Amino acid sequence: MKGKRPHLSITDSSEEPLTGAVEDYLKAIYALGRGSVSVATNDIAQRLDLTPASVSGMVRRLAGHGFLSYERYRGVTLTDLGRRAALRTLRRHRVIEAYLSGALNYPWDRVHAEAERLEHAASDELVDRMAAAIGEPLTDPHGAPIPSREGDMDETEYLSLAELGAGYGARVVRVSDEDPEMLRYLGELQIMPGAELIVISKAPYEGPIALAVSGTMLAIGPQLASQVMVEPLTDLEAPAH
Amino acid sequence: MKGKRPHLSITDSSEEPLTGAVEDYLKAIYALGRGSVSVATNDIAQRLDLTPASVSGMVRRLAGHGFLSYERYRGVTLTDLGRRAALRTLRRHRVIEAYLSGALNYPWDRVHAEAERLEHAASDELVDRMAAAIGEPLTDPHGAPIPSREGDMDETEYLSLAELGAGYGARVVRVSDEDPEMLRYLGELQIMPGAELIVISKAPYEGPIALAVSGTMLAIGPQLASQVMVEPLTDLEAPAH
DNA sequence: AGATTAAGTTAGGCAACACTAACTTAATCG
DNA sequence: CGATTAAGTTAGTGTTGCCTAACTTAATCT
Ligand SMILES: [Mn+2]
Ligand SMILES: [Mn+2]
Ligand SMILES: [Mn+2]
Ligand SMILES: [Mn+2]
Repeated sequence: MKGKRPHLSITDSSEEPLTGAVEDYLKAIYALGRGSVSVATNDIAQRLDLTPASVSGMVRRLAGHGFLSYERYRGVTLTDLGRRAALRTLRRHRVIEAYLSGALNYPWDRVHAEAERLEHAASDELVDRMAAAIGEPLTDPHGAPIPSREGDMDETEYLSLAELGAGYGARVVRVSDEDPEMLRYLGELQIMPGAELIVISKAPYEGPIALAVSGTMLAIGPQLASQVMVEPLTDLEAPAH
Repeated sequence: MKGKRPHLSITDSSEEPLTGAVEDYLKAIYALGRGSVSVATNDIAQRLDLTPASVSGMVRRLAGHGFLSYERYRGVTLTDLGRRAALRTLRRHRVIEAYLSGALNYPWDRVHAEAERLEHAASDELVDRMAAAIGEPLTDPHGAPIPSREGDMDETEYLSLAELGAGYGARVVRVSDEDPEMLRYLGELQIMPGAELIVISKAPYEGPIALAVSGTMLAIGPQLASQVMVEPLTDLEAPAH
């Protein structure tokens, strides 16, 4: 599913700026509901590390401002206005991540925390300059797609590495950001967007998954594997035996 | 006058982060009192575009946190703690300005507004990376000195162009930022840090000041000239006649 | 259906920051 | 010295955004 309103830029809204808290709420709701599904109070609270009571209050205010529709006890859905605001913040976040990584050599496990704050302070002009300076990238350092200025975003769903059968080859397209420790570990293993790998074997009962990553053999748990999104490689599709 | 505590970095304070409002107050008080002189409530209010009542309230809180000493009706003086916090924000601000200008080609009349927000969101690591990326500059794009990580800053006082006598040559060291319109005009005239000029004549009664700037003749008013800080050039010191 | 539980909401509070209106203090001037 | 004025403060209010404690609603299970 693609974004709407192809001719109305998400960066030219002449309204007063939103607060950082509001932007983070909208971003969280977008992430949880992929922009259209109804989202539960508790899930928002967990994602933002707030109490459900706080979310109840904020959600009422956001509905009042037209960012979402809200029926008590029934969860929350972004309106078009809310969706555009969420995508604008998401674009900022990911452009900033990509810039920090590409232009300032920022390690990929720390760009998220930095972008989480800068996304609320950077002007549209700055974000555009950053994007231009690194060649208008289509994804952030973790492989997440960057929404266009117009609010369109590639929402292709990928398979997780945990779902890939033994014998299959795949290219890593995206890993979950947010957990720096995990990112550092994945980095050590060379499991990052663009890397190609082959699933050698999968032990049963949630057992380790053996992989070949750029020539090296290694094994990871299924929990970690579920955080790695991959695209199967057609020319390696046949199980090795 | 130089900063103090040469061995205690201003960027390694492990305390909880200050709010943007607090950082802006401390920066304003530092700018108005050059870090040591007592500063008036009304002046802070004017500089931050707030009412004096708001400043009275905030100033009491800041004193409570040990950032300044305060006696009712008597103005305010930064403590060492407050001065260090101010210098840290000032360093961030100016490094960000220099980076935007040097690395992203940001026009010099807009870096100030952008830095005014980013200074509260950028981490120390980011500021350090920015400074390193552009070669650890000593001044921002307007010629203002950048405090060191340790909190030392060059506080040399310069002559303003309005005070320079006819016939003298000088190098521009610094211009006032904050007014984008003025900066754009000065830029057109090539009056910017590093530029060399000669005062051809000064009309009496606040009249126009005729200048030669890199070969071009032009005239500016004394009000504008007072915003341009210069360093007289010894080899052009003798009045032209 | 009735009881239990999970999810969500309300009530009441608090800290940060801003405002206006009204008052107080200090400085100045005749 | 006393009056005027400028500077500064207090009182009271509003918004944002968070919390805990207590309650209500909806979903589930026997
Ligand atoms: Mn954020
Ligand atoms: Mn990311
Ligand atoms: Mn600021
Ligand atoms: Mn500047």
